[in-house]
Amino acid sequence: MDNRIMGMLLREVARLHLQMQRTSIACCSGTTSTQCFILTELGRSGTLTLAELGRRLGLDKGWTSRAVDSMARAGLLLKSPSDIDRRTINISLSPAGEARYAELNQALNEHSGRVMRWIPDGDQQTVHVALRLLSEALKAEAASVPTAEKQEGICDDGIELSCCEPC
Amino acid sequence: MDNRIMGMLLREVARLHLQMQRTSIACCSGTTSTQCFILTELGRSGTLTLAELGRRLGLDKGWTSRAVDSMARAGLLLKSPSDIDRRTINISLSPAGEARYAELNQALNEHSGRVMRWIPDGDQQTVHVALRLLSEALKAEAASVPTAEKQEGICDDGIELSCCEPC
DNA sequence: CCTGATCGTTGCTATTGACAACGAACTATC
DNA sequence: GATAGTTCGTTGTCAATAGCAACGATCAGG
Repeated sequence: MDNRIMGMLLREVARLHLQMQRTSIACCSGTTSTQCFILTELGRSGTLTLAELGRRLGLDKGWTSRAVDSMARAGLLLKSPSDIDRRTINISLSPAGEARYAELNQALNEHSGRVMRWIPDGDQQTVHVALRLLSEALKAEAASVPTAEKQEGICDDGIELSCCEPC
Repeated sequence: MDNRIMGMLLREVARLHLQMQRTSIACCSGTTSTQCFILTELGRSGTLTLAELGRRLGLDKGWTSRAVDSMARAGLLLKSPSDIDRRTINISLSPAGEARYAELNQALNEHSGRVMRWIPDGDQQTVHVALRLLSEALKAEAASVPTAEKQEGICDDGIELSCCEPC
């Protein structure tokens, strides 16, 4: 399969989706896109520690701390210190956060429903399978490049990163 | 097909891809992700006017103006006033911009190539078809909601937007 | 007890992006 | 061809997004 076409398609889909999602969630409730990510991650995974949340979203811990803090002040999240490790804080959805999460999920699902309406019924199964494959592939690839910093172009599996001739 | 699963998958794929793309292009050349979008759009479409570029990327014209301006100062883009409409400015890639575009494309293609390696050969065609379908669907959906502002929930085609009960 | 690592917070900075206002230029209508 | 409305690009302002460095508190392992 040709990398160029595949890459362009993947980029285009990601860009278009992000763009529409932004308007889609901006429209409903005052939720910004980062808040959206945090809510959906917590909604899916339940209680998380701050560092873990940041890692899952691929965000800096400082930024995550501030974002969580502002959402906690807005009453959407609960921060409670952990008993077993007093460095960490358990972050979970408050009832208001749960409500916002449900609301958000509905808006996003309606959005993807509208997009899906443009795809013929017979092809929807194809898209479903493909998205699942892509999701797995992206996660696998992300996991295989854990912290490339010190490894000079070779990751765990010996797949070379080919990342940067010194431009 | 179930909207919930589809929506979650689509969101996850978009989020993961964006995240990895950010690191992928940050690594090679000092190109930021907006610059990346501008370069790839111009590389694909050739000369564009500023307003058209902004519309294609879904970005505010003010922000687009500034981004283009900084890239022009960096020598990546050329701005030349149009003859037929003296309000507009034609924006195109400079030779340096072309080079950066090629370089960028290669990095992005290598990235998607690495992702694709996690998908069995037999399924790659499926993914390819699905991405094409999704891309078309997203564009169609985006086009069908041109400027919903004044239309109160009904778009051109009579598809209701269902956007926002007053949360 | 000491060393190193991790966790969450905070200060600082840069990027990204929306919105509004503006003057210049175009278009259509009378 | 004067006028009103529209579009175009620029600029100012503001908020959201995000990374980095430093810090004190806490933990884990010798």
